Amino acid sequence: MENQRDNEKNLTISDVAKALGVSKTTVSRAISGKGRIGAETRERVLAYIKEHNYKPNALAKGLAQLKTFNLGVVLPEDYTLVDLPFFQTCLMGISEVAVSMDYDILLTMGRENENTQLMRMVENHKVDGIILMRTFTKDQSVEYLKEMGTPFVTVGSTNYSDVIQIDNDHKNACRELISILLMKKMERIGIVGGIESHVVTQNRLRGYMEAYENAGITVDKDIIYVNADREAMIERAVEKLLEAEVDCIACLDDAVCMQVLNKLRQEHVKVPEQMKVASFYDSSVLENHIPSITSLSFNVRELGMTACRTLLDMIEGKEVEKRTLLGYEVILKESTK
Amino acid sequence: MENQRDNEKNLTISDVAKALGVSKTTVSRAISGKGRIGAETRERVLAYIKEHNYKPNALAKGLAQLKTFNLGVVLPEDYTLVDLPFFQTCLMGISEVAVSMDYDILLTMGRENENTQLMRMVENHKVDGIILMRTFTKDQSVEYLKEMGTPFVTVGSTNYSDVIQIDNDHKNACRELISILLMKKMERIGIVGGIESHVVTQNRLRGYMEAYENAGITVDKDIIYVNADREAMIERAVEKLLEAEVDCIACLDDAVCMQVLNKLRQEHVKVPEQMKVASFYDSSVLENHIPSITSLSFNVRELGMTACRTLLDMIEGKEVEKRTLLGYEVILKESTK
DNA sequence: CTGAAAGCGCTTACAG
DNA sequence: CTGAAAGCGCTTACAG
Repeated sequence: MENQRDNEKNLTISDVAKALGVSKTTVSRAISGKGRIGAETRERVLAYIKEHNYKPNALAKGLAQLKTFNLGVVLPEDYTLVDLPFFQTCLMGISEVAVSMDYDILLTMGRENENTQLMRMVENHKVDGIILMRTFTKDQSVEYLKEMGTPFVTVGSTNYSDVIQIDNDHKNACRELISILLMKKMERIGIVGGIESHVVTQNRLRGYMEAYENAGITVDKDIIYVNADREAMIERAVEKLLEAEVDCIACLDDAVCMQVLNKLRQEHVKVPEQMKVASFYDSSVLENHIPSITSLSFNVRELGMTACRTLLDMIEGKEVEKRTLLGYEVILKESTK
Repeated sequence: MENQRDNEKNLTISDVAKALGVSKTTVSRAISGKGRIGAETRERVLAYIKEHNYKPNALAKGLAQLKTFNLGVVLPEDYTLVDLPFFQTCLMGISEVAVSMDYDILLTMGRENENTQLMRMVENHKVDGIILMRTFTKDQSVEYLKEMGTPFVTVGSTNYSDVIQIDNDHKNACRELISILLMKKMERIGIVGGIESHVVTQNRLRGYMEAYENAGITVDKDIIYVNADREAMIERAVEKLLEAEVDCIACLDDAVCMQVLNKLRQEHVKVPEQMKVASFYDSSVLENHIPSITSLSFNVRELGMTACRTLLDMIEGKEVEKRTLLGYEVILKESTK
């Protein structure tokens, strides 16, 4: 036990150098692969460190290179249940790429207009770059990071200029979904949910508008209920939409969709016979719903991976795309039959 | 812009010392509060670093003290939707305490019998301690950390000796819930869900058994369906329980409970009129269910905070409790009326 | 109360 | 191809 500790925990590059009768420089080079070094010498070093399970101290390495090999991820701390799978899956994608490049994920929580944890992380020099998992129309975190010159990317779109962003193509996804519904003769498609200050909401609505425009149909703004995020507000919106005799209710996300479906059941309105329903986002919540719900599908893991890859490229000083849009699928199910 | 960078980003302790005409030692002492230093000198240093927004480099500080000021958190990467709020909330508790002590959270994913990310994190010296968010009866991560001598705590109980664990008191919570149901004349309480190899499942079942024992009623093992975690298995279990004419179905967790409720609805069995239902865990999923579901309630944020506080105490070499059990509440609702 | 110096464990010009 | 030395930005005995 003691023995093991001595062997495994306290081994430094100096120990290895001494044991092998070479310099620290040589050991360092053998490990990093940088700089000229004889093949035989390298083999000898690598064999030794493998046998004795030597692992470089990331802290010291970091200090010497003025890098931390940490990536900060800012997670919303006020997200709702149905958003969780998104963050979970995205985080897995991020983590996978990070680990493959020997980086780690430093996790931080943040709320709208509150970025003390982010500032702490940046100012303490604990990370080499940041992934913002959510952005707002006016976003303190984005402004702060721009001012500091810290490399960062956002998951999801933002209207700020010069911000590297990775997103699903929500606008076109919504446009395509709505276009299909319009083609199916649902001319009056009501909208419920979403928060107007979220850029994603704006993009979704833009897609909705474009679909109507392409179809040559005028949008009835009175059947759009954005900013309905509380249960009572959603119920009220559904009542109004029933009165307005819409053909279909499109929900901005699955949380809203669940509540819309509950309300419809309470009102004894049958889906899809008396009312069609669709969701602009697809999570496992609605996977097994009866009837199954028409929705959009995105590869969220890929989104996380791309975000992380892009950030790592930035950190290494490579040129990156200002905006990367990932694909989507429209999943037609029973709720719009 | 350039100016700002120079001022804010590259400022080191030497710069501060030079500007003030004192030694680095003095600056360091003023900041850390350790060692003797004149009140006036300290004020002068603090005023200067505040004005010029100097922030110590955590990497350098860490290297000098051989600490990282990072805590590793191992999150299951295969958790189901309903478990997510638990991890989210617990993580918030952990994060809150960590930040208050100037530590950060290094996030890592792990599966049963797979701890490569954990090993990487430990061997690269990236963390000062570890929080395991889930443990198994036979747990590679626990064994590895014990062998390495790395400070760690587990959220949730484990059967391993000498492991510091923080948990909700699932056994007594279940015992109390079942006892109440038994008192309400539900003598045949079926069980569905859970994975036998999870220690929490064992504790819950123990509570169930104790309640029966205390009531002087013999347990019918044929109405216990553990390891039913797939939908098909749960449905089958519910069918069997209906045949066995149980009074109540107790679900090991909310994921299972949702599916049990769905199945009962399909079978046109009314809750609570024809069948009572209870859940051994309480998440927001069932909060708005109709009828509302009797369940247990735990303070998960407090759980995370306690786990983190305990780990930090260990890192600082303080004595800690081997096992900390946090309270619970039994929430009686309509489903057992 | 204050400072010079050594040290934490790496990397990397520079010289040979 | 290899090594001595300086340096990354802190902390901390030790001496005064």
